[in-house]
Amino acid sequence: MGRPAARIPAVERRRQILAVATHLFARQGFQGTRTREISSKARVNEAILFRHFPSKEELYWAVLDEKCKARRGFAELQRLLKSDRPVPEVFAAIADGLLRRNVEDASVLRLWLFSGLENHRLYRRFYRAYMADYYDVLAGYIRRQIRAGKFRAVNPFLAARGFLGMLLDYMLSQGVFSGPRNGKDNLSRVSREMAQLWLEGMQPHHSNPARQISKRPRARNRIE
Amino acid sequence: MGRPAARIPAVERRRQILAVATHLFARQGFQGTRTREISSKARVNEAILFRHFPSKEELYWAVLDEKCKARRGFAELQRLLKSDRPVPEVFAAIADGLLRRNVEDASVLRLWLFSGLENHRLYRRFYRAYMADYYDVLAGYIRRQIRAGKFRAVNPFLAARGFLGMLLDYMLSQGVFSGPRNGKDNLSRVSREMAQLWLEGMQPHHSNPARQISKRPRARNRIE
DNA sequence: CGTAGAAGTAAGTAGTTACTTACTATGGGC
DNA sequence: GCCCATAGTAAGTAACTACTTACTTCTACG
Repeated sequence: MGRPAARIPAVERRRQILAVATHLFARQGFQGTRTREISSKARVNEAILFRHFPSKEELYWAVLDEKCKARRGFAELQRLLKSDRPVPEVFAAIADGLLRRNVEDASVLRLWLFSGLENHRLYRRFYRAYMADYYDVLAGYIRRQIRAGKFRAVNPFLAARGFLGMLLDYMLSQGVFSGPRNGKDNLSRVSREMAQLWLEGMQPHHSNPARQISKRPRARNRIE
Repeated sequence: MGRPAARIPAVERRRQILAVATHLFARQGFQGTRTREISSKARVNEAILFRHFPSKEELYWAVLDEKCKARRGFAELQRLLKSDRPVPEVFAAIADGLLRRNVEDASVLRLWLFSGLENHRLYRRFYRAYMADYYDVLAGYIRRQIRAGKFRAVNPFLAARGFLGMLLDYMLSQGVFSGPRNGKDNLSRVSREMAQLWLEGMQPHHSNPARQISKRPRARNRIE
C-alpha cells in the first residue's frame, strides 16, 4: 500500500533497528516492548526486523552485547585512575563522568536493571561489565592509596561500594524515578560535593579516634 | 473436572491471591506476570481472581498499596532515630535492619525498581514511601547531629544519600543480581563496617584539612 | 428448613503477540 | 542486458492474553 521504504544496505538497517530497539528496551524492558513497536518506530516492516535478527530475544542480546562492548565509562575510569592527577580531582571526575553520562542517556542504567530484574541470561555478563569490573578497578586504586598512606586502612571493596553506591543512588533517582530533571549546570557541583564527602571519610590520622566502633578495622576479604 | 477447591471466606482468599501475586510481580514485574500464573499458583480458578480484583492492574495496585502501608522499615527507622542510643549503634542498626530485611525478602526492593522502570502510575507513591521519606527523616537526624557539633557541616541530604546509597548498592547486588548468596552471619559485620566507614567521614575537627577541595562546603539546598 | 448470596467451575472471546510465508522490486557485477 | 542475492512487502497463523459468561454448589442465617 504505502510506497516501499528506502533501500539501504543491510548493515545500516541493522544499526538503525538496533538503535530503536535499544531505546525501547531501555524504557520498557524486554517483556514490555513489542516487536511491532520496534519495527514501526524504525519505519520498517516487521518481517525485515526478523530477517536481521532471528528472534526478539536475539535482538535483545545484540542490544546488551553492544552496550557491554562499548563500555565508554569503564575506559574513562581506567584512564583517570592511571593518570597522575590529584586524588580529589580523580574522584570528582569519576563522579562527574558517571552522573553526566547518566543524565544524557539513562539507557545503560535502565537496561542493566531490567536485565537483572527480568533475570535474563545475559545479565551476568552485563553485571560484570558494568559493576564487578568497576568495583575491582576502583578497589585496586583505593588499596594502592591505602598502602601509600594517603587513605585510612579500610576495606577497599566496601569503600568502593560506598563511593559508587552514592552515585548509583543519585543516578537511580534521576534516570529511573523521575527522568531528566535537574539541569546539567549543578551536576558538577553535586559530583564535587559527593567526592569531597567520601574523601574526607578516607583521610588517615584521625584526630578523634574515640568514636570508632570497629572490632576488625582491617578486614580485607572481598564482599560481593 | 478436578474436585472443587476448598471453600474459604473471601477475605482469606483475597489475602492468599495477594500473597502469590506479590511474589510473582516482584520476581517478574507487571508485564512479565500472567494472571493465569497467579491463579494457578494460588490453586484457584482464574475467574475467581477477577472476582476479587477487577483487573490485573488493580491487583498490582493492591500489591504495591499493601507494601506502602506496611512500611515496616520506616517505622523501625523512626524508632531508632528517636531512641537515645549512641550514634554509631543507631547507624549500624539502620544498616543491619535494611540489609537483613532485604535478604529475607527482596520483593519490596524488586517491586520498587519494577514500578519505577515500568513507569507505573503508582511508582511516585511507592517512591515517596520508600525513598523520599527515608531521606527526609535521616537527613533531619543528620542535621541535628551537625547542629550539636557531633558531625561535620556537610549537606545533610548528600550525607544521607551517601549512607543509604551504600546500602542500596549492596541490596541490589544481593536481591537483584545474584539472589541470596552470603549467609546471614556476616551481615551484621558488613553493616557494622559500612556504618563505621560512613561515620568516620562525618567526624568533625579534621586533623588534615589541607586535602579539602570544597568551594562551598556548607551548601544546604536539597538535591533530588 | 430454605433461600440469598457468595464461592466455585468450564468454556469461552476478542484482541494481541512473535514469527512465517509467499511473493515482488532493486541494483551491482559479469 | 541479464542474473541473483538481497531489500522490501502484504497477509497471514498458532499460540497466548486479560477478561467474561453462564452456570453449579455450598453455607450462614432468619
